[in-house]
Amino acid sequence: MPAMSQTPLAYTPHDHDLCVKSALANAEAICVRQGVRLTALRRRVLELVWQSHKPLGAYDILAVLSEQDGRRAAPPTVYRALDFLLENGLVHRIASLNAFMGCVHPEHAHQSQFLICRNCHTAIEMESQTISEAITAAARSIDFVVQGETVEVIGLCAACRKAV
Amino acid sequence: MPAMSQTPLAYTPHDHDLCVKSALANAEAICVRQGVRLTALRRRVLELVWQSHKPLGAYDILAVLSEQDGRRAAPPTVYRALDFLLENGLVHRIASLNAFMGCVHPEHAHQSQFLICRNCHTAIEMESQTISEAITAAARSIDFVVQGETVEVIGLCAACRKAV
DNA sequence: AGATGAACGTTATTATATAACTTGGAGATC
DNA sequence: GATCTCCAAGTTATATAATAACGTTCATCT
Ligand SMILES: [Zn+2]
Ligand SMILES: [Zn+2]
Ligand SMILES: [Zn+2]
Ligand SMILES: [Zn+2]
Repeated sequence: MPAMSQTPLAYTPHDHDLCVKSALANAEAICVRQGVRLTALRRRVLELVWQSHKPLGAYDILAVLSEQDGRRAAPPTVYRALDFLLENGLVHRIASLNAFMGCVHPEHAHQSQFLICRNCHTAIEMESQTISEAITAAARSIDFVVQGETVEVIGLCAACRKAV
Repeated sequence: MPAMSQTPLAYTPHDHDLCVKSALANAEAICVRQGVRLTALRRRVLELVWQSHKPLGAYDILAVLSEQDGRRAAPPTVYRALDFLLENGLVHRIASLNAFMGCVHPEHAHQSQFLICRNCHTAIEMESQTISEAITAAARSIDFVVQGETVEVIGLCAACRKAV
C-alpha cells in the first residue's frame, strides 16, 4: 500500500487504480483480523467510495448500484453497507457535506479530520496530533471529556489556487 | 451582557432569562450597526434558538411558531430567518446535528467550535485560538488555505459525568 | 398616493436517512 | 447431506431536513 498519510495522496498524481486496489486489499485484511464479513456489497460500496478522492453521497452510491450494477437497491441497502464500513473504521462520514470518504489509514482508530477544497471538492484526510491535543486541552480546561472529534476545514487546495 | 466566553455559560447556573434578553439586545445593536433589519420573525427565531443552550432543529422552531405563536409558518419561513441570522453571525449551524445554536460572541467574526454533550445535549461554544492555529498550521504544511473551520466535539460534560 | 424592493406566505418538491418487516443464503450442527 | 440458525440483503413505507418557485404584503422613499 502506498504511503498515504505522509504526503496527501489526493494532491499528487498517482496510480489511482492501484490506490483503490490497495485500499480494498487493506480492508479485506482488516475484516479478517476483526472477524467481520466484507461481503460483495460492502466491498463494492467501499470501492465506489474510494474511486474518487471526493466525498460521495449515499444516493450517488445508490444510483451506481441500481443503474450500473443492475442491483435492486433501496436506501437501506446503501446505508447498511455504509454503517458497517463506518463501524469498522473503513470510511468516514463528512457531516458538513452529508457524504462519505474512504479512510486512508484504517489500521488504527483515529479521529476524523478533513481539509475540503471549495473548488474541486477534493477532501484530504489529516491526522494531526497537534489538532487533537489542542481540542483535548481546550475541552479539559472546562472539564469536558472528549469522545470524538469532527474537524472539517473548508478552503482552497494548492492546485485550485494555482488554476485560478 | 454576562461574561459568556470566559466560563462556559451553559455549564454554570445562571439567570437564563437575562441571558436570552441580553443576547437579543446585543443582536439588535449589531443589526443596527450593520444596517440590516432584525424583524419580529427573525428576532423571535433568535429568541427560540437562545432559549436553550442545546442545539435546536429548524423543524422544532417551526413547531413553536405554528403551535405556540399561532403563526402560519412553513419551512421556508424558518430557514430564511435562520439564513439571515447565520449571515450576520448571530447563530451557528451544527452540521453533525442539523441544528442551530445562538452565538455567544457575535460581535466579531470567528470560527465555529463546539463541545457537545452526548448525554444532556448541551453545546458549549469555544473560541480556542490554539485549535485554530493548529488547524491553520496543519493545512499550511500541505499548502491548503483555510477559509472556514467546523469543529464539533462529542463527549461528556462535567455535570453528566458526575450524574452517572 | 404611488412606486419600489425586501420580507414573508404558500405550494410543491428534492435530498437525506431510518423503521419495520420479509426473504435469502452462508456457515454451524446434527 | 439435511436442517437449523443467524446475519445480510430485499422491500415497502415513512421520517426528517432543506430548497425551488411564485404570489402577497408591507415598510420606506419619492
Ligand atoms: Zn488515489
Ligand atoms: Zn481516517
Ligand atoms: Zn443562559
Ligand atoms: Zn460563535
